[in-house]
This record gives sequence, structure tokens and C-alpha cells, in this order.
Amino acid sequence: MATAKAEETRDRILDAALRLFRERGFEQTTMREVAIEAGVATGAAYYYYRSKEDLVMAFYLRTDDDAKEAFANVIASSKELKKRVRGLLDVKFEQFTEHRSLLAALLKAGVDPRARLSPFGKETKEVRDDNIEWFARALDESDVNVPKDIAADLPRLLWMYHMGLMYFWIIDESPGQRRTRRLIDATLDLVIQLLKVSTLPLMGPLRKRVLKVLRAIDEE
Amino acid sequence: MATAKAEETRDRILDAALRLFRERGFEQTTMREVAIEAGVATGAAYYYYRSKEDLVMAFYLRTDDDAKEAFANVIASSKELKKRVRGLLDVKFEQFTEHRSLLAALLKAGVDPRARLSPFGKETKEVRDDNIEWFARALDESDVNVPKDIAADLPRLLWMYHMGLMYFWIIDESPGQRRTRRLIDATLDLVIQLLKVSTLPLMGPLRKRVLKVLRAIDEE
DNA sequence: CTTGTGTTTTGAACACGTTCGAAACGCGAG
DNA sequence: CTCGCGTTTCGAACGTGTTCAAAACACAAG
Repeated sequence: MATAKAEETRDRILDAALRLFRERGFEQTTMREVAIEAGVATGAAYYYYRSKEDLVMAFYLRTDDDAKEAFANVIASSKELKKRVRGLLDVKFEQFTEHRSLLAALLKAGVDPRARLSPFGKETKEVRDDNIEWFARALDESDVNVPKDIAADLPRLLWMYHMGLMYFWIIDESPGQRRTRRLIDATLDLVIQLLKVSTLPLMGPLRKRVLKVLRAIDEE
Repeated sequence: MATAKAEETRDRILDAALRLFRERGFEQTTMREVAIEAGVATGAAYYYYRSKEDLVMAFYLRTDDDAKEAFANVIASSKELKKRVRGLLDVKFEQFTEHRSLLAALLKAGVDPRARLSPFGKETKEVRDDNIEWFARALDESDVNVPKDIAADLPRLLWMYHMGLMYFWIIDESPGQRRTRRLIDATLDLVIQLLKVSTLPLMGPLRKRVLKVLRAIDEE
């Protein structure tokens, strides 16, 4: 049973951690520093968070919650799929823009699925499904007609697309990450166009192929 | 100036490291253990290799060299592009199959380009260009006609495709990584088909779009 | 108030990557 | 042979993530 005071300590530690992570980056921040900043002993931090990476996880969960409103606004603001997806991406990047090093830690962990905070692992399933759901809403009643056979999988495809962009954004050292911005411009056009074209009569086989790829990923 | 004896010590350390990495994985292997296994003091390992990850780099360089012959055989064995690419992938995966944890370390480092051994960073440029060159050779005089405008970029696209597969392979915990095998089957078909279709008269604009994406990636 | 129990907090200790100053070695010059 | 100097080797020490046993605390029961 967690007491109210404990909950407060817990928050204090996370806040201290995020403050330091933002100021000097994830790697450069020491757990001892986090503890001192939060006014507790080193061990206390580990009492509330299993590891340094768990703090990232907590941040991840928090952003997911914080984004709900912004996401909803994006969907409501337009029926144009392109604008919607772009809007979702904007919210995402804005959330992480002050915390690039945390996203880097997240993606680093993404390599092995046993890691607690891999974006593809079990522990993050809830956040992931949440995010995928927003892409579903972006597609829903948008200006782009989606072929029935791939409708169920499209949200996940868009999510994967967005993960790829996140990855590139982290690698991107250009000033203001403008290479990423250009990449988004170029690929978003491509993606939307591809979707529009995919409804054409001759494209059935192509859609089937794509579905086959997705099935290859899923089936154990 | 490096003496012959030094060179031998250097090799001994790398061999010991790779042996241990193979037996118990990269993370689970201690630099102290590596040193002991090589019959030297801990410091000696750091005299020859700047860091634990540098050992991975050395392995990476070595595999690159070792693969040359196998790659050449693949290209020589068939003119069919699909078979060639499949062959290159097979060689790659075989090289890493005993060293999955090393590939994981490599991809982990891939997240930040400042890391010495990021597959996208400067330090690995030589190996990377080498690998891309092999995809160029696979395309050269193959059974698939390549449109001129994208010819120059195709090798790199194939290399990126292969990196994506590597990434998936690392994440893939299915027995014998058979999900990856299925993914290769499904995507390779897709890729080749796409290439074949891309020469059709109406596909000019699509190719232009793809090129635009690549340019967005390149330009600083 | 005292005792017992579960919760919270502490800080020393541990493991491991890495650094560093000193020692050992090898070898050409005198 | 001896000296000097660059190369190689050594192992103690440092920093940081993490663990753990013990102390402090909160509070309900008697």
C-alpha cells in the first residue's frame, strides 16, 4: 500500500530526474545527482524506480497521457489525412524536442525486446496501442478512402512509419533537425499518394503483398 | 611503431573477446574476463582497444573482410537479382548468427551518430560503402532492368533495406528467427516486383518522389 | 504508552567499464 | 655493458548503475 507521502516522494524523484535529463542529457545525469536533486538517498530512487531507464519509461507514460488533448485537437481540426498525420507527428516531436536524449535511450532499448522499455516490447504495449489508436482515428472519416482489406492494418503501418521518423530524427544532427523536416515533407506526400493510388482497380495484388508482409511480422 | 609481439597480443585479445562474446553474449562478458582469457592485465585490453565496443568494431571490420569471397561467389552464381540479394543476405546473417549480441550492440550504438561504431557514423563509412558496393554489383548485369534515374541510388536503398532486416532479426525472438525468414520472403518479392514495375511508363513521377526522399536524407 | 508490522529511507558495498601512473621490456647508441 | 627512450604491461583506483541489510518511520492493536 502506497501512502500519500510516498506518492509525493515518487513524483519528486521523477521531476528531479526529468529536470536533470533535460539540462544535461540522459547519459550525463547520475542517479546520485537525481537523488540529491530530489532530496533523498540514492537507494530511495531505486525503491521507486527499478532502474535509470525506468525513469524514461515513466516519462514515456506521462507524455502519452499529456498528448491526449493535443491529439484530439489535431483530429478535430481537419478532415484532411495529410494534415492530421502531420499534426500527430508535430505533437510527438514537440514532446520529445526537449528530451532528445530520452528518446535516444528509448530507441536504444528498442534493439532488444527483453529490455523493459523497448518501444516494441510488452511493457510498452499499452502506450503503443494507444498511439496506434490515434492513427486509426486520423484515418477515420478522413478525406482518403481506404481499401477495406488493409484498413485494419493501416494504423499500425502509420505507427511504424512514425517510429522510423523518430529514429531518423535522433540520428539527425543537422541544425534544428531540418533534414528530418524535409524527410517528413517528402515521405508524407509519398505515403498519402500511395494510399490514394492503392484503391485503384489494379492495385489489389500489391495490397495483398503488403498484407503478406504484415502477416509475416505477426505470426509467431 | 607496433612490434610483431604487440600485434600478436592484440590478436590474442580480440580472439579471447570474440570467444567469450560468442559463449555468453556481449553484455554478459566482462572486460576483466576478456583480459584473463587473453592472459593479460585489464589495462592491456584498453591499450589495444579504446573500449569494449571497439572490440565489436574490430569484429565488424573482420567480417567485412571475410565476406568478400562469399559475396563474390553469390554474384557469380546467378544473374537473377532476387537470388543475388537473397544470397548476400544469407552471407550476412550467417556471419552474425553466432554473434547476435554483437549485432545488437552495433545497432544499439546506431542510435547516436557520435558513437564510434554506429553503422551510420563516420567510423564505419568504409565498411558501409563496401557493403553498398556489393549491392551495386548485384544489380549490375542482373536480370532486372533498372531505370537510369534511380540507378545510382538503388544500391544504397537495398543496403537500407538490408539494415532494416538486420534490425528485425535482432528483435525477432521466434525459434530460429523464422519470422525474419518469412519477412525476407515476403519483402524480397515485393522489392523485386516493385523494381520491375518501376520501369513502366507511368511510374516516372513515383520514381521522382522516391528520389526526393533520398535527397532529403542526404542534403545537409 | 508499548509493541508489532508493514512501509519508507538510508548509505555502504558491489560490479563493471574505464583511466592512469608506474613498472617492465626491448633495443639502438655510445 | 650501460644508458635512454619508446613501447608494452600492469593493477590499483575512479565513476556510476545497482543491490542490500539495517535503520527510521507510521500507525493500528492491545
